[in-house]
Amino acid sequence: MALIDIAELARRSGVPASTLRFYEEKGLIESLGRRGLRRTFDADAVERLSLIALGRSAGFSLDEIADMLGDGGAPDIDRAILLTKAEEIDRTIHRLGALRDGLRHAAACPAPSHAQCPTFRRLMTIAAERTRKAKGKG
Amino acid sequence: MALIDIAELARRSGVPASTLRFYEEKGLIESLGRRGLRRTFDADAVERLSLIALGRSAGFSLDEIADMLGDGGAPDIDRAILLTKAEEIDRTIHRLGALRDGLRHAAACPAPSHAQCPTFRRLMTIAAERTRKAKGKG
DNA sequence: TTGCCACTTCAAGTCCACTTGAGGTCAAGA
DNA sequence: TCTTGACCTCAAGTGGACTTGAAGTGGCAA
Repeated sequence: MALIDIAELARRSGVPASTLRFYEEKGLIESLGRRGLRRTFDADAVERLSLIALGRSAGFSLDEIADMLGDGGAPDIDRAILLTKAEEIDRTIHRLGALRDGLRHAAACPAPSHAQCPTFRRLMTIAAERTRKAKGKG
Repeated sequence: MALIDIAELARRSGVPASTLRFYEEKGLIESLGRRGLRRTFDADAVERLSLIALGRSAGFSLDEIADMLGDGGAPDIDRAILLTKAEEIDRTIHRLGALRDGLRHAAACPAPSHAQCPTFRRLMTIAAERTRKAKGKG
């Protein structure tokens, strides 16, 4: 198990040290200890950070990502939560698919008004679906 | 050209009136006039709001969307940018698929450590594939 | 032993996208 | 005429995700 310090993790992951500290505070990543003052991390944290970035780019909040990834490496958390997240991701995938197709259509179609195009409108409607819009509590 | 007031637009679009005012201030939508105090909008504004939602879910900022949508109702976006964005979304979809499958696997697999599970590892590796992510300027 | 300096903590600041609150106004109905 | 109520303006507040700043600390080279 390779140990790396925060600077090295920042370098490898591209995530600023300040963000790594912030993520640790939020419980998204975990440092294994200190060497002097400095946090040390498992080199695998790089992978976890990629997952976090992925979740972010999919529109999940840090709290949601924390739920999905679980504490440490063992997701013994309620399997129902995992399945719920999987469902949400599935809907996101669907929405993103429509979005991607909509963008491609907009790029390809020379028509002055996409708003009139049934294909584009249908895709837009799917893409704009308000999936997990509830902010307060689910 | 059907005119509707802000309450009606809010109802049809699902976007709160406060947000509609905010969007108007930002130049994202335009009201055609007033009836008394009340803003009136073209009913087509609903479409435009869908486009705005579309852009938001694609990760564009409101300022970027304002630039893209211009004054008309149809997107006036650099096609190359659209295609690039579509590609990016496509990769995200691919990775999200792996993440979703990974979560489902984690929910189903009784193994004590998913980190050791080849299936899980393979999925997470796909999910964690990094996309070069520049922030700030596009 | 000293000095450097990247790290540390903690609080406050920033940016974005809204939302809320206070006080005001218009059109219509009692 | 007066009241009502949904809208109005403008300013300040909120929440998420970080970032920055000030002051402190420990390992390492000289």
